[in-house]
Amino acid sequence: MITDARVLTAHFVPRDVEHRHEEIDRLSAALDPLLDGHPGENASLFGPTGAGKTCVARYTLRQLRERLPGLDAQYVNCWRDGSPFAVRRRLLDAVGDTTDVHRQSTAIDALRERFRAALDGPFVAVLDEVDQLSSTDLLYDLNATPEVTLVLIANREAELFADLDDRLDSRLRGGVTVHFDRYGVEECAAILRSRAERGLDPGAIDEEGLRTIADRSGGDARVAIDALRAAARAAERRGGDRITDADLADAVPTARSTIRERRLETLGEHQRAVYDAIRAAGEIEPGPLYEAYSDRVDDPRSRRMVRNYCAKLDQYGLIRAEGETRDRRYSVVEE
DNA sequence: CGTCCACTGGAAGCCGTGGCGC
DNA sequence: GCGCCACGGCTTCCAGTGGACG
Repeated sequence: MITDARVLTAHFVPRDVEHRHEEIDRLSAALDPLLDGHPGENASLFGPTGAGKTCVARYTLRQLRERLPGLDAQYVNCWRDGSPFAVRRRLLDAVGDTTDVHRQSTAIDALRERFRAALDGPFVAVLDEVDQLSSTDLLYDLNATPEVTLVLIANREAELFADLDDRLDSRLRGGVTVHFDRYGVEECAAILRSRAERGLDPGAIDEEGLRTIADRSGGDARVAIDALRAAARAAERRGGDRITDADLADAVPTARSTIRERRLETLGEHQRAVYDAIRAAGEIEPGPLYEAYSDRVDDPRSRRMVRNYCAKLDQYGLIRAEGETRDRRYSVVEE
């Protein structure tokens, strides 16, 4: 039934991006000056997960490079490569030789200098999940490099700009800002339809099935695409040649829990103990949480570290932190 | 009202690790 | 083999915030 599993992953960038033409146009307009050899305008893309930000950025960049094959550009996911060193190395990758850049023995300034020296024209740096960057110095530096056009992607605008000082702030705000909303059911169904056409046998899923998944995914295209794949797998396991209501029943929960499981697996022992302690309690305040966590591990980390863990779990969407100071409470996010 | 207290999150500094050049 | 360098993970310290309480 599945003819091309690659298409059924959220990270696949399709030939045509559904329902994001306006966003693509606005980002393209920012980058258009590059076609004449000038730097583009900086751009920022904001919106919830699964709203198509990364897809639009990658798609637009691909289009641009088809028209301008010599353009130097790099996409960096700051969640995976979050240190300034890692980002700089990835950027240098695009324009220079990094075979002699070994893990940690090359001074970070040297990377910057080599990057600058290797630039011989406009450069587009797409920084995805840029709010995960451990230091904003890098943004100032790239911003001050005339050849570099920045495309920044983040969930929430306020949180990204909160850390930036006025100079960078105003230059980024002065650039193009594109807001992404969650997809509606129709839009999400259209995305699934085109994925199904390319990744599944014809007739493997009907219109109603697509809408069911779209509706249950709450406008998150990533969940929806994962759910389509899960439903197709369920049908395959059954030996069926088309997706039925029974295959759809658990598709979205399965997709969500797969996404969550994947994230849980990346946690270390102590982070996991904090998560388990919160899960066991249902809802818990910071004091009791630290006690509960301490009981679960042999060599507990400091309270400060537990706060860092909680911040990370919150960013992962695994727990929710409510309340500000005295009335802070943590709870797990259920599927 | 002022004081105390619990908690947050930024900053600074420590340390073990690992690859490199000498 | 040794010192260097940057890293990530960690602790300690601290200013700020806001509810509780005398």
